[in-house]
Amino acid sequence: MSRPAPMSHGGDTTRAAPEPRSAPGGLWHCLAPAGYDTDKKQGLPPPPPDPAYAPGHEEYSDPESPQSSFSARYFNGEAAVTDSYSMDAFFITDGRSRRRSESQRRGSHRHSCPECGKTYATSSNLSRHKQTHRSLDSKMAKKCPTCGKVYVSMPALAMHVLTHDLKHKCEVCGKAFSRPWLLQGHMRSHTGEKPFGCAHCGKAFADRSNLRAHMQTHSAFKHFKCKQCEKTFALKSYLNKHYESACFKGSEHSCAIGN
DNA sequence: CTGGGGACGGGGCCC
DNA sequence: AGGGCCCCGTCCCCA
Repeated sequence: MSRPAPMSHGGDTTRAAPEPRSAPGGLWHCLAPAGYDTDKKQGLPPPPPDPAYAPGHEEYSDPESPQSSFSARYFNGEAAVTDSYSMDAFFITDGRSRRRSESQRRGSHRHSCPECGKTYATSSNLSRHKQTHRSLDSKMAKKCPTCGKVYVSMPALAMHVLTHDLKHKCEVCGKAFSRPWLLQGHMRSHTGEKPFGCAHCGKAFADRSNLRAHMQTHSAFKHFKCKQCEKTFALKSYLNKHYESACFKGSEHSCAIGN
């Protein structure tokens, strides 16, 4: 691959923050091609039609997710244009979201976090989660011995440390990866396997994220709007690209992206 | 310059 | 604690 060294995308990667994991973007029925069980490990069946998981449903709604709230008009500071074309077809919750929703419903007999209200099956999982609420200044914060990045929790640090150990090597091209599923995904580029099919047009993808992005291109509505020129884009990445283009060159770039 | 797709890293959650 | 899985987001390339 000619990819450059990974960069610190998505802002401050040194902060293994207690960022609530949003459960958006599920494209369940679109992303799960026949014969591919996205919940293989958990053994959950595909989600049945359930109004509780319908987009826009309160329980499902995630303020950070463009997909999850269909009444929302603004995404993360970027203006989102009104969509008369329902995104329902594309942004139905996925298995994970569903699990979470179920968990929330079962909250009564689960272990819930006093700080954020998330619930867990075991006290052990809860205590692990609680670590994510620590501050980076906390004495309990851990530092990566390799690169010095600081993490608020052991699990986060453990995960990060793995990124320095590229022990999963591609036998075809020799590229190495820190985690087995990264190698798996990479192997598809050699085998041509594309297990993620678009239910809308049939196009297949090797990577689920790419299918997700592709699904957005089916939407006639462009949810991300440039604050400078009002131009709208279907994907946030297009908008970001736009910000880097002439529209913001040397001007209020940071202002536009920042909020 | 925009749209679209390929590839992949980081980190959270579950078991 | 570790492994597996998944999602989010980003970068790069090309039409």
